[in-house]
Amino acid sequence: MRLSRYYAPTLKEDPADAEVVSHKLMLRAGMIRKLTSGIYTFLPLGLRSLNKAARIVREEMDRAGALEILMPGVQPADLWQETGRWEVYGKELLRFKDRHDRDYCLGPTHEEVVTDLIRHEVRSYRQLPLNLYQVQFKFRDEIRPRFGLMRGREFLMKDAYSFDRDEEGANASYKAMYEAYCRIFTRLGLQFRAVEADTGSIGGNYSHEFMVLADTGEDTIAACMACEYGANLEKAEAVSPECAKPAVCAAYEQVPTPGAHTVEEVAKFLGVEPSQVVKTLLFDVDGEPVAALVRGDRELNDVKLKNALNATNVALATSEQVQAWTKAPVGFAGPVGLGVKTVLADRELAWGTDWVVGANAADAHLKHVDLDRDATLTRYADLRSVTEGDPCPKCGKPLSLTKGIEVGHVFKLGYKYSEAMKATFLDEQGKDRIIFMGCYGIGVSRVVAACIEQNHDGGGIAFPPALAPFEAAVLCLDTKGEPLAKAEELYAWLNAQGIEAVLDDRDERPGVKFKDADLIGYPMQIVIGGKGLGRGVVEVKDRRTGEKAELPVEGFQEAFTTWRGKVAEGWAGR
RNA sequence: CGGGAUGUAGCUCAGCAUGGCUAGAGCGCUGCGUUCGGGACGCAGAGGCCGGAGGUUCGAAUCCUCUCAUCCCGACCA
Repeated sequence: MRLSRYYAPTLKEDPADAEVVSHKLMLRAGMIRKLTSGIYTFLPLGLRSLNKAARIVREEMDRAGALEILMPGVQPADLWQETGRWEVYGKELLRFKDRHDRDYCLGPTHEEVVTDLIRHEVRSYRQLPLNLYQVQFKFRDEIRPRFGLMRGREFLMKDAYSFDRDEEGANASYKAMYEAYCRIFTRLGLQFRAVEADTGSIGGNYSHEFMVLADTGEDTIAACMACEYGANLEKAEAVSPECAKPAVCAAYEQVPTPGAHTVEEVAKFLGVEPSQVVKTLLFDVDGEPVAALVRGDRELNDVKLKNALNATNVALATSEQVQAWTKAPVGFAGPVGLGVKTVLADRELAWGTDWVVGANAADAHLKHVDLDRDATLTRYADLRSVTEGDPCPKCGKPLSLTKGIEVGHVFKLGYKYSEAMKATFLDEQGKDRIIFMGCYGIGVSRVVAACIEQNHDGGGIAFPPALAPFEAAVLCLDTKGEPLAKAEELYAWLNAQGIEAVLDDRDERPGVKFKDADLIGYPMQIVIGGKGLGRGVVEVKDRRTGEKAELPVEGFQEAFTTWRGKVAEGWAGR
């Protein structure tokens, strides 16, 4: 591709409404343009990267035995009503009516559609297992789209769905996808980690997320430094060392704590450690009041609470609700004498006593509380988020917390959709059985953004060869005479080798070409100018390292091939 | 949905508290000339309903009200 005839509108300055690096750089490198909040147009360079990601995904999905299909973006409401998600999914589901006043939505995911397809098609166990996938734009009306492609409303996703006769078969399908994902993200040149995850609104009972490690990630993952254990913070099990509970605890007494609302204030006021205080958090869980207890220095994880109660909606109680339930202002809730039916306590609290808790009365707390003796607990459960250094649930060594970008998610769905939608088959005995499903997503457009988060420097993007819009750029510094002829020659040769390259033959000053090449991030730059040619050399630059080398004009092809191998090795060996 | 911020040239921004002649700069764009190995320089140009609507005023980019859009934080820690 000749840049003189290409459309790569680069920007010198950072766009005002971009915050994270990938967003800024994709805008600046002329890869994308915003249409409206969370919705972007892919320009030629951006599309090329996107397609490269999609191609690798397709290759590995095909290799794993999945079959590509393409489902509609618009979906009828009745399918969603069948599975109950029409009510459950909430505002993320963009709904609208057609001219006949029928309800539709823009597909945020395709479990319903694919299950509908399968229930009409699959009759016999002989047709299973089956794995269907598609690469398609999804629409989710995010509460707050942000960070460019990272959390857009419209985004390209690869979603696959497996259908098996039983859980054993599903396990094999799951494993095949898990392995395909590892290959995909490795080939994409991303540094990632597969972690155990919560299943969210997709449902199911077992899942892994594939996280690209990056500080700008929206998710926190807990990873063991010693073993393979890794989990999303929503899932990471908090292990409490089992120690003997101190037997003695004086009878509780109420003490005044005027104006002390927060744990810190209470602890300071009473002269105890925050870890000696019990936080009582009140929630509206599917319309019912629930109290959740964690140690004062801990973070309650609402996803864990939701899962512990097998609930759908968990919302922190409003201050009106708190006052109604505790008969006290906000800040003084406690488990003793609390008129709330469901009271869950974090497991850690079972191993301690002599707590400070809210008194359910204004400006007062209780000292010397033993939860088992003084409060009525529904049960203990794993409610708190793990913190840096907590013991790994697998091996007991310390966990470390890092940020990650979720780029892939594999779920073992089970019968959730197939049962609701009656997707069944006949087994060898002629018995009707429900199909066991799995689903597997990859955020293709997010992968591109995540890649940039991981691979950039002050000059711009440093694309790994697998995702770069072009692998090489021939920068022709002199657009006439011998340099141009040489540049044309090398460019033609690169193309003949199947190396995707651009020829910067624009009538621009050298500085502009250097800056643009760095910004767009072609892994290899080949610089051709009169000075080098005069000395019989062509300069090349490895974008990732910034290292330059001079290759002889005579024997360039061989020298280049060797150098290209080194560049590739550098990427692989990171 | 709550909080914060911002809407002025294609882009990045000044001007606005204290209303006043023809609304500015840099980059980009067009033309000419000089340059030509890390975002050149000079000269000459084009380009604005100051987000939109209403209001106050002799007069509004500037003040008031409403509205729309975009971005950021939050929407669990009592």
